[in-house]
Amino acid sequence: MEIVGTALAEMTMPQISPLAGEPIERADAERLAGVLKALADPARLRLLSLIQSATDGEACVCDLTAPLGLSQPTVSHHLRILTEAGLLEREKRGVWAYYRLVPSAIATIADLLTPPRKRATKKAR
Amino acid sequence: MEIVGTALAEMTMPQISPLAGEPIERADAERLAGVLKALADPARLRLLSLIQSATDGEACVCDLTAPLGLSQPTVSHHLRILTEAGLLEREKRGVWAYYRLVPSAIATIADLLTPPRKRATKKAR
DNA sequence: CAACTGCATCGATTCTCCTGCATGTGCGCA
DNA sequence: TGCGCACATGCAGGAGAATCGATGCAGTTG
Repeated sequence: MEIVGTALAEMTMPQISPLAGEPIERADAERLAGVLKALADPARLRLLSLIQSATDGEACVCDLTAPLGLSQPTVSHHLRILTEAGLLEREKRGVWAYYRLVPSAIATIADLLTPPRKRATKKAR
Repeated sequence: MEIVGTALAEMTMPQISPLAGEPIERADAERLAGVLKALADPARLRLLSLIQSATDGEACVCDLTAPLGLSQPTVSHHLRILTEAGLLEREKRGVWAYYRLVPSAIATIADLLTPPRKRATKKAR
């Protein structure tokens, strides 16, 4: 799953939602599935949660290995996946790499998954 | 991933969100990841989209194989996963099995992923 | 009852992904 | 300049998942 990258941005614009009116295209489904796949892992969900709840909303790898109970390479690997999916951003300061949430990223996914509230987009029957 | 089942309901009550204040527990992360994993597949996203846009909001397997380009056993398999995750419900009428969206299911996931809007649950710094 | 249809399940194959160990890279410090 | 630390990457093993063909099962129809 390397197709991701700017996948979030591409989906945001035309507001491709699996719950809108028309069935989504295969390509859109794969893009959205790619981002969701980055989310669909216990370790990565906990990483997001840990980073979000950390002081200043950022954390470096060394702060995250212990609470997760995973090795440092594994944590780096998960952070990489989250970053490539557009959910995290990385900033290197000195020897440390600080990760923080991309504010609107997860909200965008949540919007895509939110059913249209009485928006009469239903297919005519 | 068979732990799912009523996973959605269990998460709904205490409003376990990876974006709330405290870091989420391992068990909660696994439950949420389980449901997200059911969503994180192009074929299943398209299934949800097809069913939602179908007449009366329901569809049987034979209506779904062709648009997806997958074999009937594969489609049944995906529908099973979505149903076990609590995203679809199945009703058998005659020879056909009709699937429809569980109304609040995806909305619940969207809520869990929606960051708290200025809810001051942030950890004191 | 027999044949058919729609769907679920089984078994097997292939592919992806999670994880850790070993190693490489860049930065800071003595 | 050489050493150490924080992190990333490469490699490999093992588990899980996607897919399909073959088969089983229930309801319908002749």
